[in-house]
Amino acid sequence: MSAHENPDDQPGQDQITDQLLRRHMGYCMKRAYLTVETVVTGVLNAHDMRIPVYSALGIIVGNPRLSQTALTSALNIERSNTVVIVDTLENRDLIARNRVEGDRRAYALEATLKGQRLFKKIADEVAEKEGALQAGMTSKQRDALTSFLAAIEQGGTRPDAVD
Amino acid sequence: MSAHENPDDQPGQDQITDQLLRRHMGYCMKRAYLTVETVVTGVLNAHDMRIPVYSALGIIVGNPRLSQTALTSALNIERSNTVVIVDTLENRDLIARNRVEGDRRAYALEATLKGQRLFKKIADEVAEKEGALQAGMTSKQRDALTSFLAAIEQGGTRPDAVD
DNA sequence: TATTGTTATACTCTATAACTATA
DNA sequence: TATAGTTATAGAGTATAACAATA
Repeated sequence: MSAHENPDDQPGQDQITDQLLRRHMGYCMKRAYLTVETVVTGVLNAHDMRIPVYSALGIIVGNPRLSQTALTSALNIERSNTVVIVDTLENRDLIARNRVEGDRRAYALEATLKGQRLFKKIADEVAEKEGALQAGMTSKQRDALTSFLAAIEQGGTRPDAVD
Repeated sequence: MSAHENPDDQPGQDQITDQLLRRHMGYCMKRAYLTVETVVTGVLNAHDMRIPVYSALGIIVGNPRLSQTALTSALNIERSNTVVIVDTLENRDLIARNRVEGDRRAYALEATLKGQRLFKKIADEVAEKEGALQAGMTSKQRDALTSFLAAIEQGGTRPDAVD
């Protein structure tokens, strides 16, 4: 074991800085998201659920009888991946692939009662954990953050002014 | 081709809503990040560069002579992945693996002049594109967003109040 | 001919385990 | 024995291409 002569307790290397990258919104956002993701994944793991599957369930619960193609575009993924996700949900009896009358190609996806209940339960747990991450923010600041994120997602539209 | 009887121009399915998921900060943040990532990736592709490699370059430029282990912890990834990323940078002569006197196990990573210049060039381009995504926000709102993201990354500390 | 769903496959990012050479 | 770096491998998430059934 070697030098430790710096005043602060950093082993080996003096303070590392990422100030050059902090200039980038994407970098800051990814780091923040990583913290949120860790918390959310912890909740989902307890229900043997992963983020894409949970998201799909949420879309289906909120949009009864939508097709896999519609789900695909809502999730911004590819049809082929949607198939696997819907398989997962169907195998757990959280949703049903109902047939559409008038178009035998398509499914009308519908959450089962079990699926609706599980989604609500998880959503409440996630909301609680995410709330803790925002504990230092005021209600107005939380609304502002939501507004900023929505504006950026849309590619730079003016955010709804909150204050 | 079938029904199109709804007033709005949505094919097949009426308006799809993700309001149940919009409640989650993580969902909103991931969607916003996806927009930013697309823009950033577009810039990086033009330089045959990907996000993790670019991030590593930024850390090395800002922290001359740091070790791969230090880089690993700065990027929050694993040592094994750092090796491949550093290989990529070294093969393009953007950084050098210098030897450390006194510890023949470790490297002192250092950006070459070429690496420093490329990083600065890309950083400016990224900043410009990201700026466009924030075009609808005031300067104070941008600062507030940065502050909120930093607070969340840290797990819910109070953000530096900006207004 | 176009669309819905499907399968197989590949690529990126990240994580784990076992190894080497030094300390 | 612990640490720095390395290799091989595996997993999750996402993307592309080709296909069958139906429109």
